[in-house]
Amino acid sequence: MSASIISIDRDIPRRSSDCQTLPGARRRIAAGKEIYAQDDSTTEVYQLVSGAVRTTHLTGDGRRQVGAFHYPGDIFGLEYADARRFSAEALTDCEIVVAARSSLQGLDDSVATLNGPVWTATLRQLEYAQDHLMLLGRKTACEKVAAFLVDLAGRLGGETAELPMSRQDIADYLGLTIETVSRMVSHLQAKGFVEFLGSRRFRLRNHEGLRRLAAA
Amino acid sequence: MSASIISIDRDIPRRSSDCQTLPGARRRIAAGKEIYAQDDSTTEVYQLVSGAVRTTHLTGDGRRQVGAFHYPGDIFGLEYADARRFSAEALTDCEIVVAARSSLQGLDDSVATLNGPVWTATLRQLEYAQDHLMLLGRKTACEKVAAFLVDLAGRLGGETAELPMSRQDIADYLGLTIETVSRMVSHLQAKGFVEFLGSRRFRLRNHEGLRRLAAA
DNA sequence: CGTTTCATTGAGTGCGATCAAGCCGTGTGG
DNA sequence: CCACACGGCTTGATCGCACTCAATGAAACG
Repeated sequence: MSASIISIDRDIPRRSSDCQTLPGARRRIAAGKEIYAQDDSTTEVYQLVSGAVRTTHLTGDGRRQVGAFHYPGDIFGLEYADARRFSAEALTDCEIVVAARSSLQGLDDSVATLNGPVWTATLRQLEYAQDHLMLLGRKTACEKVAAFLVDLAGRLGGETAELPMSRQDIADYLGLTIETVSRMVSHLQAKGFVEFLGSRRFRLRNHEGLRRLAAA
Repeated sequence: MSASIISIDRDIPRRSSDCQTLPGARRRIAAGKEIYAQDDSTTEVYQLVSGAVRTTHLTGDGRRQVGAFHYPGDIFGLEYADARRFSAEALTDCEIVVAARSSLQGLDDSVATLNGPVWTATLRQLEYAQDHLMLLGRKTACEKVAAFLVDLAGRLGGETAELPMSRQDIADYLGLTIETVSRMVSHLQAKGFVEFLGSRRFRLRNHEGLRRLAAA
């Protein structure tokens, strides 16, 4: 019992929901059945009542990344974009509650103008983190660096951009070492995909080719 | 110009904010300065006006994972827990807006009881995804499997739990192959950390040791 | 011009992937 | 009841990508 004197955050199951169940229709799903598919519209949000659910993202070349496992109480299917980036499948026989996203979003926007952008920002960051899971889990070093450069160029201007961060920052973002980042940058430059002017400024030379590399 | 006939989602910079700026005090941060530290309280939320920001998580043994880079318009510092899991540093001289989280949370709870649990769920999933970034980017195969088992055991009961998913699912969740997952499970069992009864049911034998392995 | 810090490049190693058998629980038909 | 097949899991042997260690190069700064 002496160990329980120190209460440790992680020992508390963080996802068993302490909030009420969502209002909506109940539905039963058989084990192995799909709840929603990749590219489906994001008009519905779900809460798991019983069973277990897996969300997965499948790439064109067959690589798979499981986004999360969900257990009773979890709300899932929340996405910022209109199209689903992950599909959801029942691992066991499940009971779920289905709620229209519009019932949440509408209420959100109409009542609290302040809250709208905050929830939106949260959803975006979630989406961003989930994309990053795919990158960290299933992409090669070369693809990671390519994806990073494409993303950055897309944010900071069209064709030429300045890196505000060090190689160490990039490495720690992509789950690599600075040496590997440096090698991949050199490689991409040798292949004519990008052109670096100094170590912090670059220009995309083959945008489409890079995007294909990064896509995965 | 023919390439632009097909509009591709990724070409739209998804994070340059299309929403108004948050109400709050402006603050200037010099390049390299910390905006908030790991374990700080999550009482404030920020929006970046100009410059670039990096959020990082540092583990006890010095491993570092960059959670995200933020650019003008981005809202950051949103967290579910009371203590920050990531710190935020200015990469360049920055201008930020600081808003009290209570002003958002309070408004959220009082006006829309329905919206409260949904936003909370979104924040939790974000937190969960960010934890997973750390796992995918900076943990060894052994640590990944240990973390997975500890997490699952924490959710599905105290000492014994049933895995609802296959080895392939686990592998795709942890960014490994089924062979490596299997090897690590065997390894952890040989070392006396867990005991498997069949391939789907297990029991933690050294909870604290496993947690130390998984912690990173 | 020297010093410091950050980035690149090279050589060798090791962790996890790949390829390839076996193993085991389950279901099916003789 | 046993023979067989099938899918999921485990174990072994080998390979290769990214890491480590080490040296060099290139900016930034005093």
